[in-house]
Amino acid sequence: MLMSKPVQQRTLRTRAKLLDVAETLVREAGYEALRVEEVVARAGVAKGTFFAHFRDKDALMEILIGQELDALLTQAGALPAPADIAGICARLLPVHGFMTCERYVFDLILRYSGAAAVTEIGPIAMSFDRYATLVTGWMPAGDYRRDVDDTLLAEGVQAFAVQSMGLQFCALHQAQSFQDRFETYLAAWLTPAV
Amino acid sequence: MLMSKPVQQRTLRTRAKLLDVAETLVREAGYEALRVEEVVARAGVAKGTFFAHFRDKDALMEILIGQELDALLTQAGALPAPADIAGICARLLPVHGFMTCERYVFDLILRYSGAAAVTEIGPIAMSFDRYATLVTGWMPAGDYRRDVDDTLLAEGVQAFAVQSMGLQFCALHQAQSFQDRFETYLAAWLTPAV
DNA sequence: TATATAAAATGACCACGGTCAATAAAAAAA
DNA sequence: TTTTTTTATTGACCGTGGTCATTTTATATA
Repeated sequence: MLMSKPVQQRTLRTRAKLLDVAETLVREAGYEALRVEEVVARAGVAKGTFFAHFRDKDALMEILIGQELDALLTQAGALPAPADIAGICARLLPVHGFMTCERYVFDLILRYSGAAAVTEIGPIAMSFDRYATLVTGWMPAGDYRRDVDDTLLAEGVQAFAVQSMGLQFCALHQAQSFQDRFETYLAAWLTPAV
Repeated sequence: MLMSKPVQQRTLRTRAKLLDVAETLVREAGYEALRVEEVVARAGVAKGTFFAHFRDKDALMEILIGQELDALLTQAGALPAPADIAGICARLLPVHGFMTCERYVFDLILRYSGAAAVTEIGPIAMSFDRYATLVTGWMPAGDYRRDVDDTLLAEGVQAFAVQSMGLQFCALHQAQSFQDRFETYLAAWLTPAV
């Protein structure tokens, strides 16, 4: 059984303040430019306090990015399932757009998309799971292959999304746009014509 | 036209020494543990010298990892094309094994797998290209789908390899081994049975 | 209310990647 | 050879993430 140790009001206020400042700074200059020193300066606390609230800088980043992803996934899941591949691409566009808004963000998402340990599944790993679940739920709504199960199909969609996003940052492959590439992959993956 | 500016012997010696020391240190304690300060200390040069030879620490890392990948890809390409999916998995095993030998290595490879700019295609991006080309060449040798072209198939193989490797680091998905997962993906990708 | 105990905050300090004006060494020109 | 110019090296210094013994504040106890 877990004992919920008492949490002081002070703790909640400090943490909220830190998150609030961090969000503001990100809005002002993006994720990559965020500096822990500036967060604590604006929040009016000592640097050590920051690390008493967050394991490291990435942990804060994970929270900020995770909640953004979460909001976008909620939006994507709010409407009825898209009926075809173009619909899937369109529906996921905001999610992918955010994931690639900054090189830094994309790298961080990739790095934390897998949970490091069962006991500490971070916000980004959670979002990745939600992504897969969401897409799995869309599979029955379209005219796609039925020879493999929907979970596997969804994992494939995710893999191709990552591939497409990665190539978007690659100067060698910028002839094709992200949407085109993603749609081509999905057509081959979801509707093979053998 | 390019002018090949004269290079002093000294330069080559210093650079070789730095690379040599770095390789030794990696062999001793792995990639993640490598410290620039230790490289320069053992090489007997100043820290600034290091950065006169390599843009940053990652650039050195790219060289070290890139040449390893290159060697492994050469090996994988030396034999005749594998005839089936199990053969492909087996043949790529050493490559994937190296890519996942350290979390740090995997992350770095992902980060540099796309060339940042056309003019500076790093060793890792080169290796990724070689990987795709190699696999493309294997496609005609097996009984796989023919409805999409081999380049696309190879890109898919790569995407699924990355997906499988990523999940290997994820505590949530460690029930299935990398090889099993990869083979499942490839079966669904290369031999759809609609 | 005074005292003991636990939780939170502090800031000096460290590790380590990276910079740059100054210097030394090599190559080219006189 | 001596002088000039180019190239390579140096190491003090900086930015920034992260640590930890100490101090402050809040809560429980007498």
